[in-house]
Amino acid sequence: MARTGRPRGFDPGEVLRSARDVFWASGYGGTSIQALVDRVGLERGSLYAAFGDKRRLYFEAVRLYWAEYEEVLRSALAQVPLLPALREVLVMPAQLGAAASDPGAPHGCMVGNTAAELVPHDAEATALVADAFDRFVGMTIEPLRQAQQRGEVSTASEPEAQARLLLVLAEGTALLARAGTDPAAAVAAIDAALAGLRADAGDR
Amino acid sequence: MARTGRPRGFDPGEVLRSARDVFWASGYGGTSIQALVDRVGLERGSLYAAFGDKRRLYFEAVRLYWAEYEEVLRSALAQVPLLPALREVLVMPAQLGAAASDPGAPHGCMVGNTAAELVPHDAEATALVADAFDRFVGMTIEPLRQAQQRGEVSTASEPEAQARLLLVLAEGTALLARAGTDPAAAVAAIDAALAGLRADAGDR
DNA sequence: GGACTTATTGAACGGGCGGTCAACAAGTAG
DNA sequence: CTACTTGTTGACCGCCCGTTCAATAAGTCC
Repeated sequence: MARTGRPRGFDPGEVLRSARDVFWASGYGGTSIQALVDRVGLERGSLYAAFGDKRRLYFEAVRLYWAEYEEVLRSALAQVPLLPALREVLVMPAQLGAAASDPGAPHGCMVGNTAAELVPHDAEATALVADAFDRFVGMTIEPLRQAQQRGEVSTASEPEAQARLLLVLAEGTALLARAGTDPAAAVAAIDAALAGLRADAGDR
Repeated sequence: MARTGRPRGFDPGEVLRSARDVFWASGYGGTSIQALVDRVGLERGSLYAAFGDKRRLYFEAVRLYWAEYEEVLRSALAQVPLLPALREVLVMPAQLGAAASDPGAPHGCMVGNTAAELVPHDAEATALVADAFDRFVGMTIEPLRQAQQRGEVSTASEPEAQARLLLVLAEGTALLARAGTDPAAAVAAIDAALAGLRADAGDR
């Protein structure tokens, strides 16, 4: 049975994606409700009716961001060889910043930005960030172990340490991309890191 | 000749350090003037008379932060062997977060936090961050080159790429420390990265 | 001492912020 | 049609923010 009442005049998913882009570019504190209203196509009242207050909308936007990021990461982790696929994922934020030349373009990793801006004084943000980072590491350990076994990745370190290293690289690269680092330089840094992860004659 | 007029009742350097700590813990947007007044020991008027407005005080605080960080980095870069000294620098933010258990404790790298919060929509912040990061890389290249020549560091990558990698590691680790990552896990990730930088039999 | 200069104080201000709500619109139910 | 439910609108509200300033304090200069 169809719901009674006046139907929605907008697609909530589309609005959430727009809100994510605004928050992504300007952060939580740097984004006013008015800025959201201007870019999202909804009046304030509708925004509040549909998504609750600013905090809830922000966290929802971050969750959407991270869900999409996990999707990209997951498909990379399924590939063989592993390191070239991971290279693509790590390099992504640098290229994203270069491609979008307008000043309001999204930059960096929303979860990392949230950590810098809202952690530790916001408990909900802290939990969200910790959960996201834990999931990154959890997803990455097993593929790394398998890559070690097949001789692609160095066995000089434990897979878990290497997984955490990949997270450090991902967040560090994203932050530098937001800061405007030259994409080519970022790629060179990533390649230097991956060269260190590769298995070679000195390994065993 | 001594200056005329009523003398200052406080030490500007000490006040600036206090302000840096507050901003470091809570960020720019998360810190209100009232919070500064409460923690710094100056009334609003004096704060404004001595340091200008909030933005100026913030940037001054970040510059102080970075100057001290550069000092630590510089002394590490002068040591032989290089990698153990760099390990100390990279690991520092993780231990800093663990040592200070109170919720208002400073976490992460102030420059990185500034990048996440104020870049790209604040031009002055953008310039400050870019300059700091460039200085990091500039300082680090030459010591890395020498460490390559003496056989300590792998020659698989250019010193500049390795320098940028170190910056990525420093900023990534600092961000994860702010997010509450277990210090031991952070250290393990750093060690995995440094293992990849070390020169070994497979190198030549 | 009086004139002058600089520092300190905290009340006051204007503005922009996040959030609300009463009136109205657009559907369904019977 | 009338009754009901849900969505939309934008004016409006109160608060807290960063900032200012007139009054006062505490020194130096001559």
